[in-house]
Amino acid sequence: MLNKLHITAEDMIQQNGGRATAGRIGILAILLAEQQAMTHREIEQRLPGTLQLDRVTLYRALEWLVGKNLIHKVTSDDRVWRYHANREVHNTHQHAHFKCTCCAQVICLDDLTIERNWHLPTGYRFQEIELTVKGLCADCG
Amino acid sequence: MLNKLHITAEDMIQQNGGRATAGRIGILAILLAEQQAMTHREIEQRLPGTLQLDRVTLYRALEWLVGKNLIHKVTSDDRVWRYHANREVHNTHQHAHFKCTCCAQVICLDDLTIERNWHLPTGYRFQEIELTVKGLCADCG
DNA sequence: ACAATCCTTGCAACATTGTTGCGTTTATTT
DNA sequence: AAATAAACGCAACAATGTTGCAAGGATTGT
Repeated sequence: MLNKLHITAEDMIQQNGGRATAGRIGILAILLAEQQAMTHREIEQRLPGTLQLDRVTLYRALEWLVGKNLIHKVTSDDRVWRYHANREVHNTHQHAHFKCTCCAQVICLDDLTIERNWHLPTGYRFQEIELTVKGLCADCG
Repeated sequence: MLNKLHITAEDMIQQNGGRATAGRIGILAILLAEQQAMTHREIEQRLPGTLQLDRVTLYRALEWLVGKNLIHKVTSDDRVWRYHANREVHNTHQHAHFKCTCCAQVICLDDLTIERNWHLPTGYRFQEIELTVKGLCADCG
């Protein structure tokens, strides 16, 4: 299965006109295999022994994947970026996340839409929305 | 006006059974005088020359004020906490913020309520919601 | 008023997360 | 296979926040 994801990852990267390096493929395959949004550290720990990347390289590869819209970054209150693969083309401007206040896991809530029955102060312009629901996940609750 | 706020701040602190030190009063008065949520650095810069506090003392005083529910912390995507005075008793669990993507100012959107017509995955428990609307403020737009 | 106590402060050091500069290596193109 | 441009690894740096500890100041009890 991971092998299949490697091929998928490689395809995704090449379709975006980027170099399909072992690092990028490995990182994207890890993110594709994981439901949760992963931190830099979690990704690093899951890298196989045959693919040990430098911290900086990992940061740069993630940044590159974000730029190519293959993954997206999730803000959190613990000052740590989390990354999640963009499986289908989804509306990135209407995207909510759930964070467990106990174990800190983050998942995407794709079906949560936000109604815009409110308005900003005069002169303010809307760009995007960032919504995090906090609570306890199934394991911690 | 700042003098009046100092008295208000002192009252608020004493009502919570805490020591009304010059630092705490000054910090709370600054936050009461400001509409925007302020970073640690912004607060530090606004401290008068007669009240220069150590970085750590400022962090600890802010932490204390948060614990006493006199101010609240706002998460942001730039990994910096912002602090905002709790003027009235407002529902802290339904509290949205606006952040300007240009100048990084953060304000509270008190009138924005979030409808709960959605549900979490099975076994997940809701605790609170964190909503940040991003866009351009009146000055930058 | 004085001493005991407890909270607060300041300093130094540390921790975490992420970024930048630069020379070297690697993937892709020709 | 050689040339070229991109990606990598290392070291150093930057920003934000935290911890330990000794010194200072306020509060309480006598």
